[in-house]
Amino acid sequence: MLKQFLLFSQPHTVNKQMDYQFKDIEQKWQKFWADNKTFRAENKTNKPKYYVLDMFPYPSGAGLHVGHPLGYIASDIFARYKRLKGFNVLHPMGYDSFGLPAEQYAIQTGQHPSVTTEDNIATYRRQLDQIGFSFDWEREVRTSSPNYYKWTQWIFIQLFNSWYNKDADKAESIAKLVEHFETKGSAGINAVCDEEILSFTADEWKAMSEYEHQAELLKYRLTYLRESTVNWCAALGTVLANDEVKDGFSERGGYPVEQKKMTQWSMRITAYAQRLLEGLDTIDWPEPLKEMQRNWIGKSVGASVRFPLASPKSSPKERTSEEDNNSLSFGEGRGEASYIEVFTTRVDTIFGVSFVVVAPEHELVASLTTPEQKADIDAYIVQTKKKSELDRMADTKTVSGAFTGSYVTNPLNGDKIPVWIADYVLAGYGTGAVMAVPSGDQRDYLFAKHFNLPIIPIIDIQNIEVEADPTKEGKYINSDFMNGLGYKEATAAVVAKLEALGLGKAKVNFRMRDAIFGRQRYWGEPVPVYFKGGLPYLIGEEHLPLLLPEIDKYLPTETGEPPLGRATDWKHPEGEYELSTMPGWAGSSWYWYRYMDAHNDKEFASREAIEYWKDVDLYIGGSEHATGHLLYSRFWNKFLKDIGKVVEEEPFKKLINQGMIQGRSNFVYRLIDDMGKGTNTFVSHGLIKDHKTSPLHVDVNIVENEVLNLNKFKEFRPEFADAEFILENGKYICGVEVEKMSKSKFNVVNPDELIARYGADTLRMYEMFLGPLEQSKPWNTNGIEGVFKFLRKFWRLFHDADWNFIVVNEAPTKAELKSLHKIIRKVEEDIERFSFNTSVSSFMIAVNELTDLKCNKRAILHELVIALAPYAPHICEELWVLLGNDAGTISTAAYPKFNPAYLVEDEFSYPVSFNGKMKTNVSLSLTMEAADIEAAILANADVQKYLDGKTPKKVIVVKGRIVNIVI
RNA sequence: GCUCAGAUGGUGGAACUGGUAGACACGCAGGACUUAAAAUCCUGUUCCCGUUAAAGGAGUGCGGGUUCGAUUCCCGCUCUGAGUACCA
Repeated sequence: MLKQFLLFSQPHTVNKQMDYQFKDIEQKWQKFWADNKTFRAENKTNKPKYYVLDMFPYPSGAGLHVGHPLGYIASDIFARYKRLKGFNVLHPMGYDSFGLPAEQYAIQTGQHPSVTTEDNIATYRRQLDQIGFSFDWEREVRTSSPNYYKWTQWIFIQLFNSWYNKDADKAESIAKLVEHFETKGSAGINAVCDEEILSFTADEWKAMSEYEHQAELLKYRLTYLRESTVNWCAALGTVLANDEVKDGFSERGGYPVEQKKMTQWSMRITAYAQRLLEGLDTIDWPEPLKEMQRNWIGKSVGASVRFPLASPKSSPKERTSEEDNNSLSFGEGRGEASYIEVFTTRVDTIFGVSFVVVAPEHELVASLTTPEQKADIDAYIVQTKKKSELDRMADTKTVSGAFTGSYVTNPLNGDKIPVWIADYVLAGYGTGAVMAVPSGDQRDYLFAKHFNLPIIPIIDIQNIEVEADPTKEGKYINSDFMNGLGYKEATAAVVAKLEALGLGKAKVNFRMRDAIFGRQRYWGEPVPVYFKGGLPYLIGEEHLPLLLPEIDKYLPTETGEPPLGRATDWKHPEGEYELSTMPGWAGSSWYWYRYMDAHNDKEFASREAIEYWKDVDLYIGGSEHATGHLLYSRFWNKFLKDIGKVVEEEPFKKLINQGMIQGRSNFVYRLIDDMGKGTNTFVSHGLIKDHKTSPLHVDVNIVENEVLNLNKFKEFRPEFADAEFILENGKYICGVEVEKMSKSKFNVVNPDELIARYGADTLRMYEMFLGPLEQSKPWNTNGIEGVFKFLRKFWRLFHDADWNFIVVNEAPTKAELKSLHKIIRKVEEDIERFSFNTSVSSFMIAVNELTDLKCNKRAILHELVIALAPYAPHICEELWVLLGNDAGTISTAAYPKFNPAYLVEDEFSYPVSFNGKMKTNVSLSLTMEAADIEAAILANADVQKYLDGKTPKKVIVVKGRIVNIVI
C-alpha cells in the first residue's frame, strides 16, 4: 500500500517542483525589475526616443477588472518591443486622482478623500504590479498631489494672463494687449473675446480706473468669468460639462440636470476651434474618433444676415435700404435693437424666406411682442419652460410656436416678414434666430404648413408637394437678380449684395461652446484666484500651490456656497479665495508632460526634457474620451505651444482605442411551481423549454465552459444548499447573456484570480489572443487554457521529461531556422500594425512546429525567447537566464534579425482551380516560367481527369500563386 | 434622421496588395496512458449527400454587378453596435 502510494505520487511531486512554476518565476522577476529599476527611462541618451502612454486611470474603489488592463497590456508589449528595437522608451503610469466618487464616499462616511484615494491607489498598484508591466514608476504622477496640481494651477494662471490674437492666430500675453491699449486704444485689436467689448482710445484707456481696466481685460482672457447657462445637477451639487450630461441626466449617477444661470469660470476653447479642426488632419487617430471631434467642433460655413425691424407704423415698402442701414445701432440698446440677426448656411435661399423664427429665450422677444399678441407669447413661453429638456428632444414631431405681432423686412426685396417664436430654434446656437425657408428646410416646411404661412419655391427643379426640398441643383426662380443662376454664383452674389448693404456677411459658425471650468466641489484643484472689489485677481506664482484646505464636512455651506466655503483660516490677505475647484479634466489635460520630468519643482517640466521627448508617439485608451479629455488636451497643448512652453502643436501623434470589454453573465434556471413560486430545483439550460423557470444570475467565476460547479454554487447561494439539479449529459449547463460588467450581475472577472490560477504571462497573452485590440467584445475566460498550455509547451521545449534543462549548442536544421524566421518576421509585422491576436497565434504555430521538430538548439531558442519576451516577459526572463544570459538584460537585448534566405522555397504546390473553384494541387519548381507551368499543369494526370477531354478556353497562371483553368 | 464601424463554423477569431475560405485556440466526439479521475498525448471536427474511403454539391448577412478568379472592389438592401441630433 505504501509502496504503491510512493510510486504513484513520486512523478507528481517531481512535476510540482520542475514544471513551469509561473508563480515563483513571476514573483521573482517582478521583484528583480523593481529592485533594479530595470525600466527606468533616461532623459538623455543617444538612442532615438519613443513615448508610449496609457490613459491614466481614476483609482476607483472597485479595483481593476479584467477589461481595464487590455490597453495597458497592448501598450506594454509595444513598449517592450520598442526597447528591443533599440529605442529609449518612456512608458509611465499615474493616477487621475481627483474626482467625484472619493468625495461622495467622504460625504457618506466622513473619510477624507485623500485617504480613500490613497487606499485605492495602493490596490491599483498591487494589481498592476502583478501583471508585470514595464512602467517607470519613478515618474508616477497623481493629479491630486500638491506638487502636481501646483502646475495645473500654474497653467491656469498662464491662461488667465493670455488672450487670443486672431491676426497672429495664436495666444499672446495680456501684458502685450495692455501695451496696445495704452498706445493705440482698442483699435486694431482682432481678438477672440466676449461680445460686448468697449471701444476706446489710448487716452480713454489711461483715464479708466483699475476696476474698469480689469473688468475690460476679463473679456479677453483665455480663462474668464462669465454669467452663462450651465448644466446644474442639484443632486450632485455641481455644474457639469456638456459631455457629462446624457439626455438630460448626469452621466455619473443618472441624476436630473437642469439649465441654470450662474457666474462661472470658462475656458475660451472656441478660440482654438479652427486649429483643433485642422490639426485632426495631421494626426494618426482612428477615423471615427476624429469624426466625433469634428462633429463636436461643428463647423458650419454660412452667413449672418440682419433683418431690419419693420416699424408697424410705416409700410416696409416705403423704406429704403439706406434708411434701414442708418437706423441700425450696433450693440447698444439691448432688448430693443432695430434688427434681428440670423445665421444661415443657405443664404442663397433668402428670397424664399416667408417668416423669421426666434428662440423663446431670445432677448428680443419681449420687445418684439405687440400688446395684442402678449397673451399668446407669454402662454407659449410658459409652456416651453414646463417642457423638460427630455420632452423637447423626444417630441420633435409636434409643431408649436406663437406669433409675436412684429414684422421684419427682407433686406434684399423689402418684403414684410412676420416674426414668430418656436422651441425648435435653440437660443444657444448661432444667433438664436433663423430665417425660415419652408421650401428648402423640412422644419420650416412643417411650421409653414401648420400655421398656414407661404411656401415659396426658389429653384426650378424643386419638388415641394409633400416635403421641403433642400436641393442645390437647378436654377433659381422668384429670386430677383439671382434668377437663372446656379448655387455657387447665387451664394456669392447674395453675400456680395448683403455686404454692400451692410446687412450681412459670410460667417463661420462653430457648435462648440467655451468650456465651463468650475465645480462646486471639494476634491479638485483650488483655483488660484481671490476676489477684490468683485473682480478676480491671481495669486502670485511664487505662492503656488494654493493648497486645498481642510474642512469639517464635504457638503455645501448653509448659505449654498461650495464646500470650500467651510474652510476657516483660508483667506488671501487682499480678499476671498475662489470657492469652486477645477473640473476633472484640468489635471489630465497636460499630464503627459509631467511624466517627462516628474520631480521638477521649478517648472512643469524642463525645457530640456520637453525638447527631448516632444510628444506622445503612441497613446492607447478608450474612445469615451473623444470629446472630453482628448479635446481639452489638444486645446491646452496648443496654448502651451503658443506661449512657447512646448514644441509640438499636437500632443498625441498616434492614438489607438482599445475596445470595451463587456460582461458575460451566466444564468441558472429555477423551476417554478404551479403557484408561480420558485422551487428548490434548477434545470439545465438545454432543458428549460420543457419547464417553467425563472433565470437567476450566477457568479461567472464558478462556471467553466458554461458548466456549473454544483458545490461552489451551494457555497455561493447557501439557501440552495440542498437544491436538486436536472442535468443534461451529467452536467448543469448555464445560460449566457452579454451585459455590462458589474458586481450586481455577478459577471465581474477579477484579474487577480486568473493570475493566481494561470499566471500573469498567460493573462497577458490571453487578453491579446481574444481578438483585435480595437474591437469591443464580451469577456470570456473559456479559451484561457489554450494559452496556458502554449506557455507550458514552450517551457517544455527547453526541458526533457524529467525537467532537466536540455538546450544544446548544435547547429540548427533548415526546418528549425525556417520556423524561427517565419515568427521573427510575422511578429514584427503584426506588432507594427497592432495586430496582437495574430502574433499570439503565430507563436503557437512556431512552438508547435519546433516541438514536432524536437528542437532544443540554443541558436533557435535564444532568439525565440527574445521575440516572445514583450508578450510573456516573466517566463522569458527565466529562460533567458537559464540560457546563460545576465538577469535583466533581455529587456534591452536586440530583437532578432530576420533573414529571408531561410524562407526561400524551391518548390511550390500550385493550387489548380477550374473556373475559380480549387480542385487540386500540383507541385512545381518556383523557377519555372508561366508557359512551362501551364504545360506542366495541363500534362498532370489529375488535371487531365478534371478536364475530361475538354480543351481549356483560357489558362491563367500567376507565378508562385495560382493556376486557374477556364473551361 | 444623420455619421461611423461591423456581420465568416457550435464559440473567439484568421485570411495584410482580388489568388487554396475557416489559420490559431476553445468546445465537442473518439482513442492512448490510468483500477479510476485529473493531467498529458494522438485522431477527427464548415454544412449537406455519401454507413468506410473516394467522389459530388453548397458556403463568408441578403440581392445584383465587375473579374479568369470576390470574405476582399462597386451598387442596392437587412440586421447589430457606437456616436450624435430640432445646429438653421
